[in-house]
Amino acid sequence: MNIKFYNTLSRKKEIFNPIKPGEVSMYTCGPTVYSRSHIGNFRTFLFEDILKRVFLIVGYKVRHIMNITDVDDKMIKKANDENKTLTEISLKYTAEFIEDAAILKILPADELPLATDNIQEMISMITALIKNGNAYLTENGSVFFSIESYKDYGKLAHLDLKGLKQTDRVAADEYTKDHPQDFALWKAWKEEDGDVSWDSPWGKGRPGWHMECSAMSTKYLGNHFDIHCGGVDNIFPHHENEIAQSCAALNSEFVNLWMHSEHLIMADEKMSKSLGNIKTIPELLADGYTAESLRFALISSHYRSKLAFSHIKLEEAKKSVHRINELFQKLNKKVDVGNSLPDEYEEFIEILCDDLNTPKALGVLFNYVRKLNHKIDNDILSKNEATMGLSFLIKADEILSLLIKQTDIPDKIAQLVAKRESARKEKNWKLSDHLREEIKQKGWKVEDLPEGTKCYPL
RNA sequence: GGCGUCGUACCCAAGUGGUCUAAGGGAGCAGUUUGCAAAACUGUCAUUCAUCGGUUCGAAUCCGAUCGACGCCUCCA
Repeated sequence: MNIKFYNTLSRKKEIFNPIKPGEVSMYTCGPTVYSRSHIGNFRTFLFEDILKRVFLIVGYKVRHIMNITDVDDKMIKKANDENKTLTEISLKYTAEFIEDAAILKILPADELPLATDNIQEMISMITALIKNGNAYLTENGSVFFSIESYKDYGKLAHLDLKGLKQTDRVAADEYTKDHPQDFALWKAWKEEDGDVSWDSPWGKGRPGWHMECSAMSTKYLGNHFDIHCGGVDNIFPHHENEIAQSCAALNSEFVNLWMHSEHLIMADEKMSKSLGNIKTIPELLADGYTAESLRFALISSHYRSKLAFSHIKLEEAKKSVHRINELFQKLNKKVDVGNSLPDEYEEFIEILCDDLNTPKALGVLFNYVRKLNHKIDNDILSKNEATMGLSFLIKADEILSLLIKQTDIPDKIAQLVAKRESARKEKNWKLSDHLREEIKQKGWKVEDLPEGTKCYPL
């Protein structure tokens, strides 16, 4: 089966051809650990998770590296503001990131290298760039990349140097550079950097932002690897600069496939009332949404489209997730998992292999859900069909991860449910309704189904 | 100024030349079921794809114009 992805480099869908047959090397831009990652950051991380899971399910071996940016302007500012060390800030938010990613059932990367553990690698690369004539040292001890020395500069972002507008931000840059768009490889130490500095051939300082990804991606994956992902905002300048640096320093091909996910935007006023429009995973869990609902909401639109995030969207996601889980439980009671899968499974995978079309794949899944529900209700579902259905849901879940583990019902609740059952047998509706209300107060919901009473968390 | 994206039902969202009188989800409505509720199931819900032209035997899909929303052009996933 052909796997196709949209490549930012060519602005086209391309058939994926791994450098090494059967293996995928992917590097995904990780968080800058100066604050808790928000749901928008996680849209990108989840897109990457789905991508990785698709590779795994079709049989590729995946080597996945995600960096942790633990030194940059924002990190230093945060440390200064809170009167803490860079390491303290970094440890706290890295731990939170790992925790939140685990809640969202995002598969961990094989390595999570820290920028500050790879300073030497970055210095070597900068040295090579100076030697190759692609970088220059300024009087204050900073090193810049000369974009005029690299003819392909702008090929990812499709920027033409002649058409560039000198924005205020560029104009306001305090460094002295040959060309306004030249970017920092090494930043000379400044007073506000405090004790954040490393020794280098050019004196005390710290690496420019883009260096870490060039150094770490090639360190772990080799000079030439398959995929590099991130949010669209990384296309320029971050990834553009990475290409220039890496190709010029290593004199090698760099990345074959660049994939970028669009932004999530906050669509709902109520949601944006707090701190500058952001929501973190713990905040959303506190609002009563499950990891599965969050996953669903984030994959219910295509990764290259903007996603308007709102409470309505989450409520819809919650119901959709419930629908899938309903069928899963019904089938789970009837049969065990088998080896054969329905035709819909093939279709489901093919759609995902066409540039990760998660919304369309969910459509296939729901059509199948309706089909089986119909058969169940009319009592015409064969055992074989039930087995295949269960297998499909479980297999699809290796990518989607929307199935919810059955939670154990606490004894107290179970007692109330049993009490209500006996009341119902005696047709004591008043008591039974009262007990249902009491159970609801405790956060559980009871439903009287034809096959018996069911109880689950609200 | 340059580069680029998008506009599909009440909401979300696939589809990018014929299988589209447009998938799927949510909401609504009607029904089956039910002590009630809930859940589940069934039916219904865009002859139309921002607007106007053009190309074509054929367009939501290609081209042009217009209107509207938006992104990037140095540190933001």
